[in-house]
Amino acid sequence: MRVSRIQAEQNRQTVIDVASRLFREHGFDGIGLKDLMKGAGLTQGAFYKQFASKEDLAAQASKRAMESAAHRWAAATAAEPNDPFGAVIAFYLSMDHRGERMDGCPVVALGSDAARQGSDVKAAFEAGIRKYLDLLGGWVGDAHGEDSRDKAMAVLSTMVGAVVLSRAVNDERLSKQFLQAAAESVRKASRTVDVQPGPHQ
Amino acid sequence: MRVSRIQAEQNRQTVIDVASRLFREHGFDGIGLKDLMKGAGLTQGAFYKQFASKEDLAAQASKRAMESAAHRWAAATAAEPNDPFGAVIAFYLSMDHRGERMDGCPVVALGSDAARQGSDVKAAFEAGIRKYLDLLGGWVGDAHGEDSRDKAMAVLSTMVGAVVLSRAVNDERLSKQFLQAAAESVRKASRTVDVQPGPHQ
DNA sequence: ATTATCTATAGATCTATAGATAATGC
DNA sequence: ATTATCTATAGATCTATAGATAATGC
Repeated sequence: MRVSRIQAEQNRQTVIDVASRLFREHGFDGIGLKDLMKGAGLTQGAFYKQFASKEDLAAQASKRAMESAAHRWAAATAAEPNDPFGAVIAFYLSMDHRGERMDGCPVVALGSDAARQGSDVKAAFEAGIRKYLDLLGGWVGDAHGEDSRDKAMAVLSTMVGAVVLSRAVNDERLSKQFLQAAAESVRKASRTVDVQPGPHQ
Repeated sequence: MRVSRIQAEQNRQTVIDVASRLFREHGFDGIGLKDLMKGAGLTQGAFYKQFASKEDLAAQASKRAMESAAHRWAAATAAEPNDPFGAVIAFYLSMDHRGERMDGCPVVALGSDAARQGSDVKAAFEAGIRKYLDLLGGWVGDAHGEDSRDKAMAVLSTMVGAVVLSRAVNDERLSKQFLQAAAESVRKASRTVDVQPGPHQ
């Protein structure tokens, strides 16, 4: 029954990978250790040799999920180096992304739940969110980049909110409108320098 | 043990009120029927005379939570009729709102979870979200109101996303920055008419 | 007579632990 | 000898149901 250290470490990695997806699909409280382990081809009894607790796995799975999301952003930009920002919002604010809850952005899938978790889970989210901001900051800044951080934060908020909202409603037309309106808005933000208040009436 | 019909109906309303808060605090899967009923001063056994299932209560509690949120928006605007939009974002994008998970916006507290629920829960969220959009549409539209719906959707996305993000991280400074950046961004959106692409370099 | 609520319980599931097993690693 | 995984289980909790109780409503 015992396996090699290498195999054991690989099993551990598989559990984290599987959990990063199943947590996104069902929520932290929506799936148990038995099913998480079964997803990795193991039984429940093996869990506590690998992880201190379910919350420990939640933290590591959150980290893995955010890393995987960053990797996806990188892949999108690599495919379209002339317009990295356009490439990211093209998939992030798409109906495809709305549909793939298991593989989509962890902030969208677990953001509401993360707020209730311990500081380890939040630290994983925070690190991933900072990575998002670093990337966005390089794309949406104006020439002298003064407020590019603020813009990046507003743009990320818009992106996350739009997909959350698009998943929370039944009407697919409304979902699509949220994604399109957000895409238009963040595209505008990315190329707009500060404007004076427009005519107010 | 039996109570009057009036009392029974009032008990039912209390359960829905309590559930609308406890679900927001713990998530749909994070609290059981026993504790939900206890919060209303009843025992678990009384539940199924009032509700068909836990999911039934989730749908009704979601509706109640969204109604309560709309009421809060109305209260904020009534207190400041000259700047209703400013009044709403002043509390929505505040650290206070970030902290009050039990009474805050249900889309923020349960948006990720709502995506996994049945269509009754989503219908409750959808109705509340449309109400949000109607209000915002009256505030952020440009003069002829052509794209005010799109703007309202982008603004709501930014608001929801910013509070989700502000709750998902440990660092309170980062939380505050998200809220401030979002506030600045939506204020700008509310008074900006469509601009030509600015000088891009 | 009806029924809202209670206590009690069924049956499933949850997290976590204990001890057995069989292969690894020294 | 060590240990990764297994089966089995403890103890708690979950949703849902059943039957008793006591007050309402006719």
